[in-house]
Amino acid sequence: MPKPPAGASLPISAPEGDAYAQLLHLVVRGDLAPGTRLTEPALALRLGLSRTPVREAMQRLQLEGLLVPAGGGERPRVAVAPLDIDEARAVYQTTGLLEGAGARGVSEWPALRRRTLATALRQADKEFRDIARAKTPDPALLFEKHHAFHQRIVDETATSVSRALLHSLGSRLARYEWFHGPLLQLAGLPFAPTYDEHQAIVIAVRSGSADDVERAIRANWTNAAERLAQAIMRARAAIGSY
Amino acid sequence: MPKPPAGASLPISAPEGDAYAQLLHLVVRGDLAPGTRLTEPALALRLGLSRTPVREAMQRLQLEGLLVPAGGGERPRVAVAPLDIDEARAVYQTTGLLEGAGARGVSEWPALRRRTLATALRQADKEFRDIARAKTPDPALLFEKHHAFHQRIVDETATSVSRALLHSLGSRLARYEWFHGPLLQLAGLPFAPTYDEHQAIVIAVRSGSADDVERAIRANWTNAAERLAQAIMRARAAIGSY
DNA sequence: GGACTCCATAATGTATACCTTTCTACTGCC
DNA sequence: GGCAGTAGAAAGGTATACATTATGGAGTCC
Repeated sequence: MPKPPAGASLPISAPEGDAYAQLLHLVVRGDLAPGTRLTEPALALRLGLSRTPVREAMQRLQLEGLLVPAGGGERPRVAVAPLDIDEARAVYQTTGLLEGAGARGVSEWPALRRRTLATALRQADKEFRDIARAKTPDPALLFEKHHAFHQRIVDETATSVSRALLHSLGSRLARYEWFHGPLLQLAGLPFAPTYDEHQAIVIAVRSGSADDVERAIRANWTNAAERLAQAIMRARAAIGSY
Repeated sequence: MPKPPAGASLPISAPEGDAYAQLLHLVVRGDLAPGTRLTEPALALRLGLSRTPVREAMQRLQLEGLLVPAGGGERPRVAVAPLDIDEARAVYQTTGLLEGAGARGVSEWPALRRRTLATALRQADKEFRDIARAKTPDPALLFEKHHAFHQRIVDETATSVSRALLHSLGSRLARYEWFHGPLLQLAGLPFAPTYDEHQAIVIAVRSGSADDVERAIRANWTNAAERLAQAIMRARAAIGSY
């Protein structure tokens, strides 16, 4: 029984009038730099809304960790959360933990259904590769196609409980993922390891071994975190500061 | 480096004027029955606040899964989420997953620090037993002491990322945990297995084996879910309906 | 008798007004 | 010239007013 697609709602688009989506978009894409102080009136003005919906969006993003309390005051002033390699590792690791644990469930599926999912994942990965192969891949498309691959797994295997957690984590994840592809390119690092790991996931899903599926997914996310960390280091060295 | 205690903030108390805490309290303790339709004006009246803070609390509790959209309409009406054994299993399972994964970190601690945590946990468990041993344990105290045991683990071992997720999950968990002790009593089931599993956790922490610690914690939560499910079944049979 | 439609009611989403608190900047004093 | 105290500005928390939309019921038509 495939769960409903659940409408990705990731910051590909930012519908005007949806304060949360717009603000998420601004933070994920870096239009609001880490450390930037945000005030409700200023943001309301910028988004063309009143304080009420903007305030709600800010509170939600604070729960999701994209905004953090700033300044020593009692009343919380808020700022865009800093980017932090250790936090990125924790986010990737935890994503792998949740996604992997849910995906163990494929071992109880009939082989046909596993085959169908494996095929869909292979197709999703192909679309990802097609974008990544380009000389200068469109960051938004790259992000979207990679996200689609994993989202497919989540949609089909996660419980509503872990899906909710993954969605919440997804905001932070998206923030790091947004820079992931471009940083790899900048650092001259290849996409090939990702292809291989995605293929391992596909094969494991088809085989139906719970341990293999979980291992493959967790490895993918753990390694992705290390690749990102490495890319950041190299880019730092190449550019000078970060 | 022990993380800051982070102030439990669980529904032991419900400070007047804090809409979120009050509403959480009402839902967790069952003062608002599952399925109850909630409207902002009515709740605002009941809590003695205006719609604004009440609305924010409702939105947060909806993200945490304690309130759910109700009615087919476009504009979401909201109701208290139903209690569901399968959801409970998922909540307990996921809690064990996150808490267990974080606690693996004790394997890299110096032995002294592990000893200190083990001692603190043993003490926390003792306080829990002291309450549970009573003829008719105070549900609030029972809840609080059990929560304190696990919270100690989380505070000392979880990353900020998983801590945030556990906190969000904690609302749903608290809702089932609130009935857990009383239901065991009602069903005539013993607390002894919990004592044993807590002791296993303490021993594993002291020993410092990452696998043992994770296994012990996950087993505790998985078994707790089964005990709760069993207690519900028996109570159903005893009382007639649920 | 049942189903459909229309209207009144009430709830949500948004905007704005008010109050309290905090930060800042200016001024005066040491 | 520097520091401290104070006054003004501005931001967050709350309350309320306004606009829009769904809901539920009553009445009518088939």
